[in-house]
Amino acid sequence: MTKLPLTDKALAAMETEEEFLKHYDLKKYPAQALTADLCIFTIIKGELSILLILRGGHPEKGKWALPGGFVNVDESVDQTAARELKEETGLAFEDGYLEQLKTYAYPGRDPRGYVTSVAYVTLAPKISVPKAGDDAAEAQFFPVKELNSLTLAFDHANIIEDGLERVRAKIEYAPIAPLFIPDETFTISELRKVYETVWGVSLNRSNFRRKVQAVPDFLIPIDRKRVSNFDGGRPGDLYRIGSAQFIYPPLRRSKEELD
Amino acid sequence: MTKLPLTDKALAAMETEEEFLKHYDLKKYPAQALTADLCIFTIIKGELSILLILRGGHPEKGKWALPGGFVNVDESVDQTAARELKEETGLAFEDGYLEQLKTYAYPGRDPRGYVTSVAYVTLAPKISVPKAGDDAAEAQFFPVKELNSLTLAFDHANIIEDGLERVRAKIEYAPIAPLFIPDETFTISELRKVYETVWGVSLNRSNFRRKVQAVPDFLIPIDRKRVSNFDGGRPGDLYRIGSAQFIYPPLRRSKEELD
DNA sequence: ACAATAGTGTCTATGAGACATTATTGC
DNA sequence: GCAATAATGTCTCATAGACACTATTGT
Repeated sequence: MTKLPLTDKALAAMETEEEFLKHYDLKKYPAQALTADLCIFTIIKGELSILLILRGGHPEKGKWALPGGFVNVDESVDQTAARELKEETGLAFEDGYLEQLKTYAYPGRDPRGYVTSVAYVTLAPKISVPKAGDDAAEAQFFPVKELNSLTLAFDHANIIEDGLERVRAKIEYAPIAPLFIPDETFTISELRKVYETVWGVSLNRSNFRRKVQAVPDFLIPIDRKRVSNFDGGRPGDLYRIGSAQFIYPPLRRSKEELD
Repeated sequence: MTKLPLTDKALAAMETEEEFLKHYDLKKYPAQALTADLCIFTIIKGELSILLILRGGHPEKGKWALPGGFVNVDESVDQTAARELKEETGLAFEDGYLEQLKTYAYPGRDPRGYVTSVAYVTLAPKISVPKAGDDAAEAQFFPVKELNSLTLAFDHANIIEDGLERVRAKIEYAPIAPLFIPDETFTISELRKVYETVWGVSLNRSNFRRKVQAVPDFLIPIDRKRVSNFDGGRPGDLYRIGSAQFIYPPLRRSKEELD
C-alpha cells in the first residue's frame, strides 16, 4: 500500500471514500500518543487518600505519579482506564464508578512528545493493597492533605486538584459515596463520615439522616444492626445501597465550601 | 538522530533523562491524531440551535458535522478549540464560555485511523453569520429539535447529546445564560426566556425574578428600561451581568427534567 | 451509673410554587 | 379604554439548620 504525497485538498476531493483512505496516512502528522491516568480515591483512617506510583523509569524518574498507561489502538480510552484500574488495584470495574474527568493536551507536558492524557476518577470500595506494576517501583495511598510535600510527575498535581473537586461535587447528587465504604452494608453514621471526610466539614447528624432517608431508593434498610461499636454506644441500623440514580434533592455543601 | 530498537524496559532504565529521550521515538506507536470539536449553541427565533458544517470532503462527505479540526503540535487543545471558534464564527473567545465537554476515543470512530476528539461547548453571544471554511462547503445553525432528521458525521450525534445536557445543567449554577443574549443589557424576562428555551419548559415569571435577584452580584440594575416592546406592554428594567461566579442557590430544573 | 453513639421529634428560618394585584407601555 | 407585558406582594408548602430528648450499647 503506497502512500502518495497528496495535499489535504486533493485528498478530500477524492471521489470515493475508499480511494481517499487508500492515499491517507495519519503518520504524516507529528507523532502523538494518548494515555489514560487515574485518580483512585479511597478513605484510609478517616483521611481522603489517592493512589500514587513512584516512577521507576524515565521520564520523571523518582517522582510520584498517577497510575495510568498508553491507550492501545484496539481499545477505547475508557477500556484503558478500566484495564489500568484492574492492573494497579486488582479491582474489577463492574458496577463501580469510573468517570472521565478531563483531558490534558498541550505542548511540553511530557518530554517524550505530544502526549495527551485523559484523566479518570474512581472510588476504591475496598482498601486494596496495591502491588507494584511493570514500570512502577512502588505504589502507595497518600492522604490528599499531604500531597504538597510530594514532588509529583508531569502536571499530575493539577489533575488531582480537578479530580478532588469532581468527587466533592459529584457526591452531592450521585449515590456514589457508599463506594468508599468497604462493606456491602453500612450505617447512616458511616455514610455521614464519608461526606465529612470528603468535604472536610462536620455535618449535623439528624439533619443528614433526615435528608438521605428522604431520597427514594437511595438507602435500603436491612433488618440488622452493626454488631458492635469499638467503644460503646448504640449500634446503628444497617442499610445497603438502593437503585436510585440521583440524590434529589442534592446534599449540598454550604455556600462557603464552593468558591 | 538515530533511533535504536530498544525495548521499553531498557529505555526506562536509562541513567539520565537526556539519554532516554535520545533513544525514544513516539512514532513506534500506532499513529494517532487529536482533534477539537465544538458544540456552538445559540438561540435563534426562540429555538436552541447548534452550528453544523456540511462536510465537503472525505471522510463522511455530505454529512453534517460539528466544526472542529486537528490540534497542531505547537498548541494546546484548548487553543485549537478557541482557534476553530474564531475561524468558524469570527467570534473571539475572550471573556466568553468555552468549556471542555468530554473526550471521545475508541477504535472505529473515524475511518482515517485512531482519531481522538476532544469536544467543547460554547455559547454564541451574537447570532453571527457563519462563513464557509476550508473544507466546509456550508455552515448553518440547526434547531436541536430538528437534528434527528439530519445525517450526522462520525459520532457527533452522541457528542451533541452530551453537550446539550452539559449546557442545561451548567446554567443552573453558572451565570452563563446571559451569553445567549446579543445585547450587553437585558431584562429579566429576556433572561427567563433563555432558561425556558434551553430547558424546554415554562417558568413562573415572578418566582424566577425573585430567585435571580436574590443572587448577589449576578444581575446589576441599569438605570434604563427597554425602549419598546414590539406590541405594547410595560418595558422591563434593564440589567447587565455582574461579577458573581456562581448562582447560589442554583436555579434548579424540577425533578422531572432530570431523568 | 456513665460515656458514647444512634434514633426521633420540634421549632424556626429560608426557599420555592402558585397566584393575585398594581404599574406602564402601544394601539 | 384595552391588550400586553412588567413589577410587586402574599399565602402556603417544602426543605434546611439548630438543638433537645430518648434509646441502646460497652465499660
